[in-house]
Amino acid sequence: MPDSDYPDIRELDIFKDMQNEHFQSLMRGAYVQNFPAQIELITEGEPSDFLHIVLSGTVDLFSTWNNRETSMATVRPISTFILAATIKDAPYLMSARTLEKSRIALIPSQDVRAVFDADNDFARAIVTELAQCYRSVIKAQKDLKLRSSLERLANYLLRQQKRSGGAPSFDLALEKRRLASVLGMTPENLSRAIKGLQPYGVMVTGTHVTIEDQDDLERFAKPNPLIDDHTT
Amino acid sequence: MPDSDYPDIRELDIFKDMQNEHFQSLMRGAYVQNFPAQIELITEGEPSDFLHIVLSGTVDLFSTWNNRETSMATVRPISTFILAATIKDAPYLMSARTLEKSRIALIPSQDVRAVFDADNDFARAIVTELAQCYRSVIKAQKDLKLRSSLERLANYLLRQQKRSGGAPSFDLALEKRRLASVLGMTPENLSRAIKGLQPYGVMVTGTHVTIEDQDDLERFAKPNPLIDDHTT
DNA sequence: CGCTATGTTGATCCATATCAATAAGTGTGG
DNA sequence: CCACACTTATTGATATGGATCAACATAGCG
Repeated sequence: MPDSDYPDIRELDIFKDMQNEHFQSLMRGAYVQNFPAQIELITEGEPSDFLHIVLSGTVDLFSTWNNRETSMATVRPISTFILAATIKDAPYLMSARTLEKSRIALIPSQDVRAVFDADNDFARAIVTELAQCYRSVIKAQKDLKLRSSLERLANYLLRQQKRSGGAPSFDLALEKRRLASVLGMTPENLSRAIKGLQPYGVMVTGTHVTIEDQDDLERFAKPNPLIDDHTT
Repeated sequence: MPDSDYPDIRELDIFKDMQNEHFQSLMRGAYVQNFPAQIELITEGEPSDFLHIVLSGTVDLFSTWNNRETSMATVRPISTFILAATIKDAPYLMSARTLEKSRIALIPSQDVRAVFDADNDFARAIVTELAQCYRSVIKAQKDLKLRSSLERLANYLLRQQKRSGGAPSFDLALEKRRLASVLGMTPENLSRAIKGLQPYGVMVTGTHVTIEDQDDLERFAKPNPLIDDHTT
């Protein structure tokens, strides 16, 4: 692995407090690879051989059943994915593909488990990380079960707005087709949902979004920290 | 806390490997309470003051938004709930209520966090537990996003059948009203879904279920370990 | 035994999916 | 740099799963 990748990885919450010796031993077995877009990195059901870290680019976590497919989450730099499978030494529950050219670090799962056994700070950091992941999924599930697709879109836009700095104008970080899948709807329905938010002052042209009346949209969306705040 | 509760709690995966001294210190601050049915034990949004353990009875974890409510999960003895909130010292994401007379142990969250910092085996056990919880929610989300309500019901019945021993006849562990909410549908729709499974040999009278043609139902339900196997 | 909550059934409505056609991007090679 | 091909996005028409509303039946429970 190129030295330039070390610092980025070292700064991740799950690595930053661990002993240097242990970090080095993880990095020795790790390697970094550049992938083009649309490459399937892992397939659900396979044994979890590597902990993955997105260094640049974007990765889509998705699942399939009975010829249907749905996007579960999008992973952006710098963060790990499929930590739970690695720790439990269990099969992946989701597949992963690159959405664009991406740089991915791969750490052998058995190394992660070995260091997990040896380094208490690392074990603790993983607890925090997993608790965070767990709570994120719970929030996503509340979003799905308690809201209509229009409400999910409205709240997604508000979250995205906040993530991108809070200005009235911002860009969608996802292809609409994939956003639809993340939100649990069809692309056609997303198109219509976008129109459905026009009365609340939402303007979308291509990938660009403008929220013309923040209050109006928020009155409709009713964002709630226990669903929409992805920092706690 | 009565001594008789100790062994049950001690045997839980997250407690069984920890140092006795630490376990004792958790138990010293803990107390056990008997609650009648339909008592709200915790409310989402509140700070997580206690780690809860169901010793007997049944607890429903549910969430609300905008005057809607949905059941997220059902907790049965002997297991803990809201572990993630306790560890992160973050507000509860779900509310909890007893569904029947229940016996609940309460361990102050700050004690759990203190012991978590002091006992490495405990910290490791919590990792495993959280990874398990995380994977369960991911499975639930796949179930929700990839399946119709009829398919969810069919697979739920197969899971419940397995959990209760695998015989063709078994009992629903939940009120239908609540089952409907867990499955993400209305009670009316559940009634009709049950009828919709009659062609596949499913007979339901009251709380009693008989699967007359296992293969036929499985052909329809297409159960999948990456969604329906809640042991890995 | 009657009250109240739960479950069922029917009628209807609505949200969302599906199917089909067109438009608009986007990338590629000449 | 443009033309072509291919994917993605939009729009319309229609179908359908599931929700809602209302009436009734049933089952627990005090």
